[in-house]
Amino acid sequence: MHIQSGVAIKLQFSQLIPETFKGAKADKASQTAAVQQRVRPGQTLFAEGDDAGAVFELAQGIVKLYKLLPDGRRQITGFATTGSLIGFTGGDIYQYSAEAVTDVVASRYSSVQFNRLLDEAPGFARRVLAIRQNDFVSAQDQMVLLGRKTAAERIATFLLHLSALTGNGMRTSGFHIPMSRSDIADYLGLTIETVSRTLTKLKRDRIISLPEALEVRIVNRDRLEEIAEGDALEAA
Amino acid sequence: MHIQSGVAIKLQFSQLIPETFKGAKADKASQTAAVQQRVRPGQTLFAEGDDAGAVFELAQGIVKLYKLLPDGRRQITGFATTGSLIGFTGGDIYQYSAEAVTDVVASRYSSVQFNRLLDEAPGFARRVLAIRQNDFVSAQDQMVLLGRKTAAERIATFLLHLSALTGNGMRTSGFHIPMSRSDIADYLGLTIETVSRTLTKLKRDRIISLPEALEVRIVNRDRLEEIAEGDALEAA
DNA sequence: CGTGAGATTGAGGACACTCAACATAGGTGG
DNA sequence: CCACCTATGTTGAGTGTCCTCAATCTCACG
Repeated sequence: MHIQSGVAIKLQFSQLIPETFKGAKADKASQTAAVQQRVRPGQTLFAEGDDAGAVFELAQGIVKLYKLLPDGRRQITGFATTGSLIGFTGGDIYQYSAEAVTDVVASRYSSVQFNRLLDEAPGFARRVLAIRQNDFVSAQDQMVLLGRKTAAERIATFLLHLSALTGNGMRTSGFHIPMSRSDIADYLGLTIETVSRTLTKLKRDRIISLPEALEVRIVNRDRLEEIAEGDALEAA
Repeated sequence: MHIQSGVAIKLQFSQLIPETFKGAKADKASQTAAVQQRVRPGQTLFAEGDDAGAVFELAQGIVKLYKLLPDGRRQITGFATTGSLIGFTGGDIYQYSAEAVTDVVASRYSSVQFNRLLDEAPGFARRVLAIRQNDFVSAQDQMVLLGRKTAAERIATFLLHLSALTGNGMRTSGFHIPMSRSDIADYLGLTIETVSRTLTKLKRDRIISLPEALEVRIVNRDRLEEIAEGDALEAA
């Protein structure tokens, strides 16, 4: 059901908080240890503009991160998956909103505590930096997609990423799309109609099949990769 | 001439490398200290795919960071200014290309040395993390721009950013645009024609004036800010 | 079996792109 | 010193991709 059953794209680490700190403080006040938290689909972890009181490390599930324009236009800047760190900001206000897409399990750290760890725990900042560096690289790829790719290229790129995420990298088996057309559209800078139409076209061309709306099977992976990289999808 | 004469958007710090390390090693082999390097406009600091041998800290000038698609389409993912850290990658290959826009002065660190500092110098990773966090926030804003803003909104946003960069935040005085229409277009996900036309329209509407191609004066800042945030620019 | 949210499909339109001509400015060489 | 040349930028005409508006379909759920 969840897409992170297999390989995680983000950095893998069994625990973000150093053992030494985790144990030491937990004895004393149990508030230093992270609190495990469950979040239902559609629920908000935090909203842009709120006081940034907590940082979350995703243990399970998918969270969409997005920003809104005053008139309601939305851009999803990324989907956080297992291992992702969300809610960490340089300042004291969240820069974006975070809402669960699937059932989510997350470790919640207070921002104060998190920042203390950054300053004091050896190697901690280094590990968080590695995560952010990865996020930054993903963000750059997404900028290329949003600024320069066609609708078909965006969809193809997205499907391949999803496929990699589910761990079906080499096989052609199908997988579940965990988010709605609306989420896909706002992530790829398109409308839901264009997303739907483009998927239909890929299906007509036998590049993918769609057993149902949220189920995809990549039939011709090579072709899909060509399209993702800029080989035009014929009008037909 | 250069736009970073005033306030830098990025984190301000007089030196990235800790004094202790700087001095200590420099005595021994002078290769630990950063090498100051000058780069002429149009020259490349490094290219996507190259072995990531060095990390640069910009001391002066502007550098464009970009990625290319196989067919030549280009997306400029950001402009690095004074204080920016470029060329730092998690892996061993540059993820994007970097080319000087203006005359540039940069401190060059070997990647090996830089990574050693990250692991060993106290507080160093913490400071680099702060920089990357800032870059990440900027990247998210740019995703909103690329995915959801109209041409006029993109140009307005860009001009305001440039204005802030030159330190003319409150005054309405003019400033120099350091990059070409082509760079602007590839940064904003537009074509040079659309950039040109949109600037002309802002000029006709008395929101800006253009004494010459690379010189702008913001005449009606309030209106420009409205447009940047989504208030439509009328057709005629 | 009715309802409603999400997805698909269709028709028409708009915004930004493409192709092309022209303008401007800086630099070079006769 | 001026004519020429090339870069870069502007403007125009026409087009196309994706958007908007709207109807229909699907499916889960009560």
